[in-house]
Amino acid sequence: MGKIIAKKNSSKKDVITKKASLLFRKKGFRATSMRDIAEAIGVEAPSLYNHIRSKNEILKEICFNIALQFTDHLKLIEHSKQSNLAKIENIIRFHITMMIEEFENVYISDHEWKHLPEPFLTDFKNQRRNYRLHLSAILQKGIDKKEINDVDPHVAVLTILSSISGIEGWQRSGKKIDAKLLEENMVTILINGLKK
Amino acid sequence: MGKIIAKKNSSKKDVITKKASLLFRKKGFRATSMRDIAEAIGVEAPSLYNHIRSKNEILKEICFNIALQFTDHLKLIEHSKQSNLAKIENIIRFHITMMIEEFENVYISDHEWKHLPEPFLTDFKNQRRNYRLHLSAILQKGIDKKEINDVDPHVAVLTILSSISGIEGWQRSGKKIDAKLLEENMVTILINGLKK
DNA sequence: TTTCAAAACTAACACTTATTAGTTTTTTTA
DNA sequence: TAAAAAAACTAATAAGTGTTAGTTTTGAAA
Repeated sequence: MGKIIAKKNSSKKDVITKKASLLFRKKGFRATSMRDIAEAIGVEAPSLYNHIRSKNEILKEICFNIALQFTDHLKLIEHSKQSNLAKIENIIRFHITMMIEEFENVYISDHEWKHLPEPFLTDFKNQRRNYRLHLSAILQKGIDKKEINDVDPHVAVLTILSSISGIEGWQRSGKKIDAKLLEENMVTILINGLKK
Repeated sequence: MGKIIAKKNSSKKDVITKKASLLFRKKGFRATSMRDIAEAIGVEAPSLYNHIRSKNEILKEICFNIALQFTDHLKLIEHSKQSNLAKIENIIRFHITMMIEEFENVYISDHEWKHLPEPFLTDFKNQRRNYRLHLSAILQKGIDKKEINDVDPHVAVLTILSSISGIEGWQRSGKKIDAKLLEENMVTILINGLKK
């Protein structure tokens, strides 16, 4: 029928993961079949198994790869010397950038992680909780030092993260909003909302 | 095996819808089978069809019922005499209240609408776009009257709506945050972020 | 207590699912 | 060009899907 064509510096597995990523985002993980993915690539479904271990594995790798990028960045920021408010702004900007540059994968990591099989589901949820706790801690320090408005840091973290992860809407909404404008506006609203 | 027990002032259909709602939220629409719903109620799957027309119908009714509640409230606010900022605050509070009081249904309407069959999918998306356009218009008027900070209203709407719909995280996160505290903190962050 | 409709049941259908086995084709290596 | 490895194919499996048909049970009205 056909075959998988990989570009330079990318394996055939990458091609599959990328196409799967697109479909998982558009239709959802459970609503996307291996046949869907295969057809989109131009190949029969069983052929995919020469390159990947399972459908679940694709999801797992997408979610954990994204999680790693966020925790790596967080560690970098935590060890830097800036005000706590600046750290938060930095993290917000990173989230927005990731949302724009790795849209499909971030979206899946945000919306489809439920379908991870154990023990990965538990692992993922722990990483997520941990990430939020670290963010809360930065906010709390900022509040203590009167840099940041006295709000519940837990609520603030939820507000920040979910407002950013909701940028999904912008892709769909016809007139694509300019990335830089999006970033500056969101930072304005969120940082203004937080700072004293 | 068993039977569906309806409380006063609620039909057996309501019992099915409510249980389905819980499962759709927890596992996702596609990952929830009619047998799952039936088992949770204590009945065989085909018995459900004495009360509902299809699985899709359940989803449809959940989504459109929630959409109606939001558009009804919006109309009310639009015809009221308050500043545009006050209108926005009012709408934010309504969204938070809905999120708390109709959690499962709002969550599904936010996250599972993709799986609506046509022509409902198109209808739903149109309603959604329309709702956001009306919100944008209120924001724009507020900006013109210098009540509201000069941000892109489209971005502001996305930020507001997605930050609220992300409250989902709070239920899961062990220590349930007090509803009133949640509302006041979110309003503080968002309204502070918007106002001049 | 008989009647009748509502609501449960079992059995089954037609389809889709992820994945495996075994085979053939294609590409790379020697 | 011959041999080996990679990657495609077809066929099939076992499990799960929403839903229908036909039948029995249940509960209320007569």
